[in-house]
Amino acid sequence: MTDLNWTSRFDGLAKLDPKTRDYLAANSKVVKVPAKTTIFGPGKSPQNMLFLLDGTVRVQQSSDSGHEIVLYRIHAGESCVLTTACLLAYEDYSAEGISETDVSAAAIPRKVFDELVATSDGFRNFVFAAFSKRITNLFLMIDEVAFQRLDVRLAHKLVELAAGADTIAATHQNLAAELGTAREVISRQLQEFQRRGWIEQSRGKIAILQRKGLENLAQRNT
Amino acid sequence: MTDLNWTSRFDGLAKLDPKTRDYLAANSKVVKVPAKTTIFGPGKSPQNMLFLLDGTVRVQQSSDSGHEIVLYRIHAGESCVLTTACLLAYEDYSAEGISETDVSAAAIPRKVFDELVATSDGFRNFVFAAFSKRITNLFLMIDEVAFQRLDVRLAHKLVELAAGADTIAATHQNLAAELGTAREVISRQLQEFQRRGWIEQSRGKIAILQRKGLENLAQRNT
DNA sequence: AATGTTTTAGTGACATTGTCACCGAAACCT
DNA sequence: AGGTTTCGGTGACAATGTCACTAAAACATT
Repeated sequence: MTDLNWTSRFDGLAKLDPKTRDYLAANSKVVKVPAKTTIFGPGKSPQNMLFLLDGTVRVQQSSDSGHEIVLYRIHAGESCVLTTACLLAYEDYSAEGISETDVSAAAIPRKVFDELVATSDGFRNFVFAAFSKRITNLFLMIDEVAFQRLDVRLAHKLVELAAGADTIAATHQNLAAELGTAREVISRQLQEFQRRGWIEQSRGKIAILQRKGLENLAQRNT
Repeated sequence: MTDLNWTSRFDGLAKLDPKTRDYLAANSKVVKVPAKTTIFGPGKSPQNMLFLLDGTVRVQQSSDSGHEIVLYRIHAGESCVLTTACLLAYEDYSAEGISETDVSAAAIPRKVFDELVATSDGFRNFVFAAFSKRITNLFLMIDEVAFQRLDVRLAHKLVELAAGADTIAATHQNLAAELGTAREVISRQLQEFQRRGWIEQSRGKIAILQRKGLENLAQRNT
């Protein structure tokens, strides 16, 4: 059965010895969450560590002043370090996690998590690697927010959100929250991109006409 | 001997059972590093996990474009999650750690670290709490960089750097790197602070005349 | 279909912050 | 004393953020 349990979908877990994987599968529960649900957030800490099987979760921060910024996304095949951190927990987070699509995830109770970290080298490495990766990522994000030009960041984000498709469903306000800026700024930049023939806008939707144009701009780091 | 070994200086470690603490003390080595040494950085990963006994370490990021920003500081009594992460390691970091003062630290080899994480609940909690705290902190920093006004951030930083004293030894360039902005911007803000009678400037040094003024500004978050 | 409401986007004026190209003063070094 | 480096000041301008307001599109209701 080992090859069929959910652990096979995680790069870092598939390498574990079969006994550990079976234990993990036996002591976890697959939960399903509809889209647009707040999975964790200020005052709502999760009771389990989550491994995402399907869908994506957006982790964002909303400050008191009404400003929003998307910190990162968790995709299928990744674990949520923040739920881990909450479990073990230092303090409340200002960030919240929201399902962007219908989501299914394997939930591991704290006790099982503790046991595995203690007994399985592979599992421990998986957990630390996830933390490590997240921190690296946040470092890069700080650099980007502090130093990258907005047109470059927006071009990058458009290519990323498109994910190969040729249209993006997002309002200017949505994009502003992705980058931590103001709607007006996004509107102006998108107009410029449109003027250059890279995109075409319609309400709540952006069509990509020349991906190359966006990609070239996104690759700049001056 | 337990009460005299270095673990007593760490809140999270002092609670461990004596056996674990003795083991930790017996299998670690106290290292000393002079000020202004790069402890870790791109291409220089540490071989041990570090617990800081004395001094402070500044962790900063230098992008290719010549921009710098200070991410955080590690003080005596704290562990360095980044060395931990390097050990267990996901990838190379773009950040570097530099001793600001002469530093002494307890170095724990990877093998001992692994053993303790596996066998000691308390040690494991300590490690995860450190990761967790760091991530929370980075979230706040992203929010600050993205949304806080620069005068507020600078006032806050001045109060922080003063640490109760009435003068700060720092060039405008240093302060710019703290906040991830440009020297000219700092110069202008400091002039404004001086005009208001809050500080007095001299080359490489800032005297705080009215801490209250700075504190009031720093507490704003609109 | 006509009407009112909400959401989304566009606009101009202005404030703040970042960038560039300079300059001059202070500290440092023989 | 003279040369060099570091530090800080300045003005012009560009990029981004904020505010107040408008208009169009989508939606809901009758």
